[in-house]
Parts: sequence; structure tokens; C-alpha cells
Amino acid sequence: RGARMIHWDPAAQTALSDEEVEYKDLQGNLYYLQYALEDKNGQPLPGGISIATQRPETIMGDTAICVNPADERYQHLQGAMAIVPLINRRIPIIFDDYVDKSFGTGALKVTPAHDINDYNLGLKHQLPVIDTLRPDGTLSEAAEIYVGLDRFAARKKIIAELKEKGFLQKEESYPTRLGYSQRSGAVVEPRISTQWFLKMKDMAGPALKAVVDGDIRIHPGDKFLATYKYWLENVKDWCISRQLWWGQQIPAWYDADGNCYVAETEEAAKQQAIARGLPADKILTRDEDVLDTWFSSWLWPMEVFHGITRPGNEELQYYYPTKVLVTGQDIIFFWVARMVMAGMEYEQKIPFEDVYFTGMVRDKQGRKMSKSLGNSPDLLQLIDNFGADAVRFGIMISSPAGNDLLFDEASLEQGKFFNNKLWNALKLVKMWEGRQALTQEPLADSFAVQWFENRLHEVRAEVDQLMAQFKLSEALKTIYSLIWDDFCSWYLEWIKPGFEQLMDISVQGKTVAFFTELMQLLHPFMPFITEEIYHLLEQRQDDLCTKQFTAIPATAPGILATGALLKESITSIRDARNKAKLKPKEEIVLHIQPADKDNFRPIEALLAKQVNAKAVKYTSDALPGTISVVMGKDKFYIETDAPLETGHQKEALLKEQQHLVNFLAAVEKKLSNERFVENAKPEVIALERRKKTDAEARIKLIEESLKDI
RNA sequence: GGGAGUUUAGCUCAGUUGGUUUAGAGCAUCUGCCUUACAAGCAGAGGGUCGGCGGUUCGACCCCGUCAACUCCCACCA
Repeated sequence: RGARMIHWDPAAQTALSDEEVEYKDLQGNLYYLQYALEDKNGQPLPGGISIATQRPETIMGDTAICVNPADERYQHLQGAMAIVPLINRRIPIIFDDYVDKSFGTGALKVTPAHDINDYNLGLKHQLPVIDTLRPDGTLSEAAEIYVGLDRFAARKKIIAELKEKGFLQKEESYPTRLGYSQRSGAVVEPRISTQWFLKMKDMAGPALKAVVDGDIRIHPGDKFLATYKYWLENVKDWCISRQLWWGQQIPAWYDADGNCYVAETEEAAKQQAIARGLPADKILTRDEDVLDTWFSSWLWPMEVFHGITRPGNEELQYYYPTKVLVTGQDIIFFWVARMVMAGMEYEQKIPFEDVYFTGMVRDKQGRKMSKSLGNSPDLLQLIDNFGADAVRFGIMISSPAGNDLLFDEASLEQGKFFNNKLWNALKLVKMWEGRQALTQEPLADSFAVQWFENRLHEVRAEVDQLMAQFKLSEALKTIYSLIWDDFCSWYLEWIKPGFEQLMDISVQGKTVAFFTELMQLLHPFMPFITEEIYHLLEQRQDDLCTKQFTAIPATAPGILATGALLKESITSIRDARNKAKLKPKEEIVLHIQPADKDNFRPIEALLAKQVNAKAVKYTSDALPGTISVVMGKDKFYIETDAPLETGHQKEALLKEQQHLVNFLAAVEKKLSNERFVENAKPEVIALERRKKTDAEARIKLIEESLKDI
């Protein structure tokens, strides 16, 4: 507890922490005032000394004039005194290199009670402190003049009087910065006040070490680690008392003489007083100040389990430390750093292992959402409009860790559409229940099932990786694409029976299992619909929300590669069909000229089905009179009865050919560069060689096709 | 004044420990589909010299320097 310089809010009449002060740039005035001088013998010195100030109403609190010791202009003032205008008080001229010779007149009036820098200067030079302001911002008796007048009104009067009496030499416009109270909006007054402080230096050390040593990991790492470190390395004492009537009262009591007793209870304080010789019937009064709200918040990791009130209790031991703290980066100092300090202080252990900083949600104009601006969306309204899962989806998919996000309802709409997609997929799978046939072929022979199983495991491993790195939006994107693209657009279409056909019962069973696994994967992001679908897919006793993930089996790269080939083939052929203006219902015969026939064997049937081909044939030569499609090192010929439109096709082939020729030239240039061949890694060189042969092969395929057109 | 971040498709944003022909997503745009899961959908397509300049390197969207614009944090010269 001590008299210290604090930010004072005269409207709310409370001390503020540094963090509660908001600065605004404004145009202020700089007043040049003339102070009369006396030499060390009390004789008047001619000329006087001129100082510049923005706050002429504080001159009554002046206790020195300070100049730079290296300033030639003022060397003759060693030991001299200045006389404060209007009140005629004599104050010393002091010398300190804090003063900037080039600013204003190079002479500074020192008012320790009303300016933080002056206060520090005062401490250094042991100047008296004259507080000319009352807590409500009016002038005090110490000001001698205009007592009781508000500081801003007093300023006007004093300027007028200074001008009238010839002390004001000039005034000029000056850009300045003023502190405002976050709480009341009033201009903050630097003020000497008796407050309670917490000495932070010793607490900062362990908290800094915990993060630097990696016991606590911050996500995203680099970005906020520096901020955290900077704050702890430069931490200042924390003013923890507030003059508010709500909050936790400071546990300090005073006797009539002002002696202070700090204790857990009033009774204990009394005992202290008695021990000091105070009569037992004397009444103690409690300190009226309450603690800063963050002073209780920093105990949260412990006290949420009553760890402060009942130290070492069973719950605390079970839950402390917790795993992950999720919060906003705007309260990294207010809360996060302080919780770490409190944890180290009271439990001698870190309070959590990982800190995940979400982005700040901003409105479309980039402003932080706040109650005072009223620009926060109404979540309940959003949930009504889009659904709870859709709101979660929309926020999570657009918020990579630590980056701000502009709030846009479009992403919630995407979540809503996704909900719908899931529901429709469920409808399809459930529809097959009534139309099952016995197993037609062993599951091992079903390429679609084999492929999706592998794809699912591949993506699960990716998601695991992303979650471990706290890349939540990336993880959700990956799952979204797995479900929408791989599961719905590819897999379900591949296994879907034809019109009025039956569904293979073991494929159906496998599909339900896949769907279930997908729902489990998505569940943390969209808990409601996934739980619902989980229970609708099959009768179950358990719930997704408590279901544990199983180990992820290894994947077979060959199947995944063949799946990719199938997708690419389907897309290329569909594209060619579109460009040739073939109607979707128009059946074709597909001729494949493969680089390796074995690649296509397992996917022939699916390929035929997906591109509406009545037959698939292999060929080793170009087929005239067909639509040719070059895809990598493979080539397709689409045979159709419909009249062909070849113009577009030729143009596309020529464009492709040109691109490949340029590409080949670039690769050859690289390979003929001796320094590349010497320095690059062998696998990179091998890759370039492969690019070269691939490009050559493709150019040859295109040339053949062009001959036919 | 000090520090940090951002700059990638029309919009909002991912991504790249420097090397895979074509840098991704959603929305928007264009073409074709009312195909019995889904038109809030399906099948395709177009769109980017990855802010400018310079450097390092065999090779830069990625590393370094510099400039510009925007944002945030810290400090606060009377």
C-alpha cells in the first residue's frame, strides 16, 4: 500500500489500471509562461525564464523548474529560484538531462502531483508534492486560488488572469494525446493516491519461464509468444484497488490512529490490533476499496475448484492443471499472463498446458465487436436463422488461430447447407435399407469400399495432425471436404444402385459404418446433427459425445492412387462430353489407351457407370472419328453416335500442346544447367527428368490426336 | 517514438520447413442439367505475373533487404 502515481478517473472517482485508459489524439494548446527569477542571494534576475505547458492550471503545484545541464542558455541559473506566477511561491531551478533542450523553451515546469514524468523527476530530486486537485477534479486548498472550481473551468480563468497580468507570452496550437477513462469517458488525471499494489517483478519470473521453457505452449506460437514475453519482462506493479461499491473488499482494517491490519477476517484483524496493545472494545473500520476484477479472475484456474478457499482439495488435485485455455488475444495480459503467475504462486504448477488464442471477431468495417458499439450479432437470432451447428461451423471454418475474422453470415449459410447435405445423405443411406440384396461380391473386390476406407483413414490421420497443432479451421475444412466431396460426391455415387436396383447388403453395412465414423469425426464441430444421425443410422446405447476414437489403421497407397486416377478420369471425360455438347443421357463407348492397363482394370466398371458408357474397351492406337481426351500419360477416345463438334476440341489440344512445349523447354533448360544438376537433391533431379519424359509422351499423344482431327 | 502483424482469385480467407507440368476453399460469375438423397442441389468451366522493387540461390509465392498501404500492441516530451 502506498502513495503512488495512478490514473484517476474524476468522474467515477476511482483509480484505473493502465489498461483501462484509452488515448485519443487531439489538437491542444501550448502556453508559454514567463516566471520571474531570483539569484541565490534573493536578488531579482532580469529577463526571467520561459516555460511551455499544456496545463496552466497546474502551475500552483509547481515545485521546480528543470533545465538540461548541458544547455548553455541556463548555466547562470545554478542555485537560482523561480517565482510561480499568480501565487508568488519560490521554487528551485534544477538540472536534469531528462529535459529536451530543443523542445519548447528548453525549460520544464515540474509539477510532481499532476504528471507522471514530473512525479518521477520529483522523486529523483526530492521535490515536495503539492496536490492542487481534489478527487472530483476541482481545485483544492493547496492551489490557493480558484479553490473548488472544476479543473477545466479553472484553466480558462487562469489563462485569462495570466494573460491579463502579462505572464502569458504566447500560445500555439499543439497536437497532443489525452488519456480517457474506459469506464466513464472522463479525461484521466495523473494523481497521487493511496492505493494497494501488487509487486509483480517476482511473480513474473516463473510465469515467463513456464512459457519460454515450453511447459505452456501458446497457439499460434510465434505471434503471441513475443507479446507475452515483452509484457512479463517489462511488467510494472499492478494497482489492484478500485473505488467501487461492488466487488471483493480489500481485507484490511484500520484503527482510529490509522494503523493498518491485514487479515483474512475481521476477527483476526482485531486479534492483531489487541496484540499491538489496542483495547479490545475499539472499533476497526474496513478499507472501503475493492479489488480489481482481474484480481479475482486470475485465481480462476484454482478457485473454480475452490483451490484458494480449500487448498489441496480432491477436485483441485484431479483437475489442476487443466489442458487447454481458449481465449481471445486481447486479454493476454489482463488474464492469461496473470493466471499463469497466480498458478505458479499458489499451486507452484502451471494452470494449463496449452493456450489457444481465437481470432477477434470484427464487423464488416473491421471494428472489434463490443457492447458499447452495439455491433455484435445476436447469437440466438443467428441460431434461429441458421441452426446451432451451422453457427458453430460458420465461425470455426473462418477462424484460423489468432487471426481476426470479419464476421460474415455467408459462412454460416455454408454451415446450413452442410447440415442439409448431411441430412440428405442420411436419407439416401436409409432408403437402401428397404431394398437390400444378398452380397454379390466379396467386399475386398469392391473398389469403392476399399478406396473410401483408405481415404477415410488417410484423412483421419491428417485431421489428427491438424488438431494436435490446434489448426481447428483447417481440420474442419478437411472433414468438410471428406464428407461432401469424397463421401457424397464420389463414394455414394459409385455405390449407388441403378434405377430400381437392389443394394448389396454388405456394402450397405460398410457404408453405415463409414457414415458413423464420419459423424464421430465431425462431432466436435457440429455436435447436434452428428449425434442425431449417429442414433438414426443404427440403434445404439451409447452417445457420440462420450465415444472414444479408435486407432487409425494404415492406408494402402496403391488404392488411393487408383482412386485419384478414377476421379481424374471421370472429370476429364465428363468435361470432354460437356465441351462436345453431348447430352448427359447420350451413351458412349469408352476406349482407353492406357500407359498401364492394370491401373484401369479395377475401376473399369465404375468409370463406365460414371461417364455413362455402355462399354469400355482398350486400344493401343488412335481411333479416328472419336473425341480424344489426353489425360497425363493416358488417353481416352469417346465413341458416340451424336454428331461431333471438333472445332473446340482442336483448339483445346493446340493450346495444351503450346503449354507443354513451353513447359518442356523450361524443364530442359533446367536440366542442361550444370549447376542445377550438381546442387539439387537427387530426387529433385529425378523428378525433373520424369517431367521431361512425361511431357514428351504427352506431346506425342496430342500430336497423334491432332492428326485425326 | 518502439515493436508486431497483414498485403494471395471480383469478395472473405487458407496454404507454402524453397523444387510435382495447373498456388486452394467458400461466396460470386459462366455453361449444361427439375438424373427418385439433396435446385439450399448435381456435372463442368473461367478467373491469380501470391503488394512494388532489389538481393541470396541451380531454383523464390515462400528466405533476406527495402519501399508502400492497412491494422494492432506498447510508450507517452512539457
